[in-house]
Amino acid sequence: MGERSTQKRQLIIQAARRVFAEKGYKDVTMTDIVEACGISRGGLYLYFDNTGELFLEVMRAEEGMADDVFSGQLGEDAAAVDVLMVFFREQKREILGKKGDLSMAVYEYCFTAGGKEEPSFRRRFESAIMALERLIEAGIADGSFYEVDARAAAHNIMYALEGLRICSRTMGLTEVAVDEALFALAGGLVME
Amino acid sequence: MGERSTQKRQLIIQAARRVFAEKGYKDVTMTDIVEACGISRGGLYLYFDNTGELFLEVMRAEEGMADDVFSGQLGEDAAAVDVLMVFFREQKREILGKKGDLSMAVYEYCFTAGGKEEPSFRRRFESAIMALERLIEAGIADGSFYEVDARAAAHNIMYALEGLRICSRTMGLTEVAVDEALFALAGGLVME
Amino acid sequence: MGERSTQKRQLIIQAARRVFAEKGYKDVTMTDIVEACGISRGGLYLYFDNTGELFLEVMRAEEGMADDVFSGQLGEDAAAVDVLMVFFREQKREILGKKGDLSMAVYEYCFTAGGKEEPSFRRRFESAIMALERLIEAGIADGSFYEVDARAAAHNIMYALEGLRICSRTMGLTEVAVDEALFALAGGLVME
Amino acid sequence: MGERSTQKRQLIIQAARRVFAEKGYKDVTMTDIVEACGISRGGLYLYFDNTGELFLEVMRAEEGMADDVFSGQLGEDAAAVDVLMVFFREQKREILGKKGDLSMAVYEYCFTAGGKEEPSFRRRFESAIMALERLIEAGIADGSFYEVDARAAAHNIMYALEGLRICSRTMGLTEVAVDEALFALAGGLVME
DNA sequence: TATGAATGAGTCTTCATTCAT
DNA sequence: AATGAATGAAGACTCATTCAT
Repeated sequence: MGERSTQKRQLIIQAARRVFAEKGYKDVTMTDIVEACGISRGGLYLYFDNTGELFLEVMRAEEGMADDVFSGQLGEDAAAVDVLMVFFREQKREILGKKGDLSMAVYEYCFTAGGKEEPSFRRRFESAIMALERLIEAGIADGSFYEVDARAAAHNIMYALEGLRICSRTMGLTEVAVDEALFALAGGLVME
Repeated sequence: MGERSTQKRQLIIQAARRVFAEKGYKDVTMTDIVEACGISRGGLYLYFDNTGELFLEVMRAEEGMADDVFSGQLGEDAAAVDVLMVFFREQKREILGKKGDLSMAVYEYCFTAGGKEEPSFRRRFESAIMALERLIEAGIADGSFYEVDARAAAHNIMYALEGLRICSRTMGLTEVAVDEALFALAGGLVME
Repeated sequence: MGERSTQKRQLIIQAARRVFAEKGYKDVTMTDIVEACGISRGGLYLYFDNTGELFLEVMRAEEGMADDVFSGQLGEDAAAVDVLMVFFREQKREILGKKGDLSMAVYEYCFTAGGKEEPSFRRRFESAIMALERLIEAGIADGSFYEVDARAAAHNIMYALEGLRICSRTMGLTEVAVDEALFALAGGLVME
Repeated sequence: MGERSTQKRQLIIQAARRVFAEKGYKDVTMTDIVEACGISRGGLYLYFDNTGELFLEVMRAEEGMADDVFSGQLGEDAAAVDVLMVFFREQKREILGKKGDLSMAVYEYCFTAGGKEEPSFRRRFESAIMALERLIEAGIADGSFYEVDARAAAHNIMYALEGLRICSRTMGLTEVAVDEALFALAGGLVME
């Protein structure tokens, strides 16, 4: 009773997630969503007015899940090197993974929505940069990283990762190529 | 006769380029192209069957023009540092520039085409990497660059540039942010 | 039990009246009514099956209220001239008034219902004519009106008023224009 | 070549006229028009964007036909009485005629369009009033009409006719009733 | 009785694509 | 070769109406 509507909302959002992951953003029609969640046309409109709204909701749901990239997976007192490695491993998976990943849709959405929408993507990106920066500082402090400019290094890494992601999507990258790139990034930080 | 048709072909391609630069890829309709080149509907179909074909042709034409990023602008014997600076300046313009640039359209095309994509984008990217690698080697040879792994550095720079491009398009980057990123990239190579 | 349902019925009818007065007839949806009376969708259907039925009910309720145009406002023994003036003043208000008046809705309903229409509109119109006719006869009898054909005069006045009403709605009439028309109508009856 | 498009335009307008005459204004859908003129959906949109535009066009075509109510049918030097009679006969036909008449649609259109559109209906009405006024003056001049206030009389007649028209549409009027009303209107002007 | 979520038919609108000229 | 009118399929959106609770 309110529960049910929330339940169905979630069901729709999950179905939509699948569709966006498969078709990107622009190509997705309300009909696609309708078919994906086995609901009636009017039924869908009861919850969401257009694909943009739905996409935002999908992203919001996403945010709730994979928010803290750096915490959770490792204890507070884990070595900076280890945290970095875990982070890179995760990134590699994302960069190479074709299915079940929304990055293409996100890019398309941003192209389309043209600025007037939620700065949440930017926020996410910036908070990742800051977390990475703190990690690098920690690494420097405990002597395991070179004494680089933490801020610049964090930015460089994030841009390169973004570049890898898009290159992987647009022209395909082999696992080896990604490994090499990540290895080089790590090599710029970690001693030995 | 064959001449005239070639002429018209070129005219269409140029008009299409303008349209793609302005609207990206997916939003472009045959009607847009028709209007942009003042040709008849049926006339356009005589030359191209759909926007995808047209886009590929636009890209092919592009290739012919701006292929050699590193030559042409500077003499063969220019200092590596100078060539690098010119390259970065050009990249900065592209990264920040909204109008008259096809990168969004390229991304969109790749997202959409999914799989059957022309290897031309990849070829372009790889040839740029190789040129950059040779440049770095030259810089190392003449003592103006640090003794880095040229191949890895070239890859890293290209990925970061791609990342900057997409970040600029999707969430907006200030000129300062781009400058800082480029400065950091240059700082990793150039001595002093 | 039966009481409560009657109460709710009235509540719905009143809310519907407001909606019809504001939006006319055709544009009104069941949803509009639902929203206007804060009842549930299904609840409304328990009482009325469609907007047509509701509109008829609204009209029936109306009939009960403003039926006797000529009585009530003035005592039985009021002078014919005075009654006529009061009637005209009221008509003027209605003709010019945009809000809170159902005439547009009535017209629309009649246009739409096409054929199966309730005879209630006609009854109302005819009873008004007859009342007006009696009034004119009274005026003639007491010497304040010219000796016209009362029946014909009553008809003419009612038709002209109807014409004024529709002209006001469809092309807008100034207050002056209405005044002139009413003055001319009165001038055809009242001596002096 | 341009001729043909004009031809088809006319064909559509005529089909639309039939539809509006039958269904009024609001109920008419683009699909109705499409079916009425045996054209494709997209084909119709090539010429008209919505029913409102079409309706205006229908009205414009109408205007071209029955413009001058008072001339054409009678010579310049016809007696005022005769002209009036011809006018009334024509009005009677219109008032009683159900089919093939656009007045209901016009009313509906005006209700809906709410002022922002063409004042052409008003213009038509006012020019009719003026023509009638001149006719009355002519009748007075040649001694066949009573010495009434021509302007007021013309207005009264036009309002009454409009009232008759709407009454006929909304509650049905017998031919006798219309005859009586017109006879009364004429009686107020014509001597004997 | 009463609720409001769910349905699906109907309308609008846009485009890629064809075809007679 | 070239034209542009015509087509129809596809997607968006709204509402009257039903139905399980």
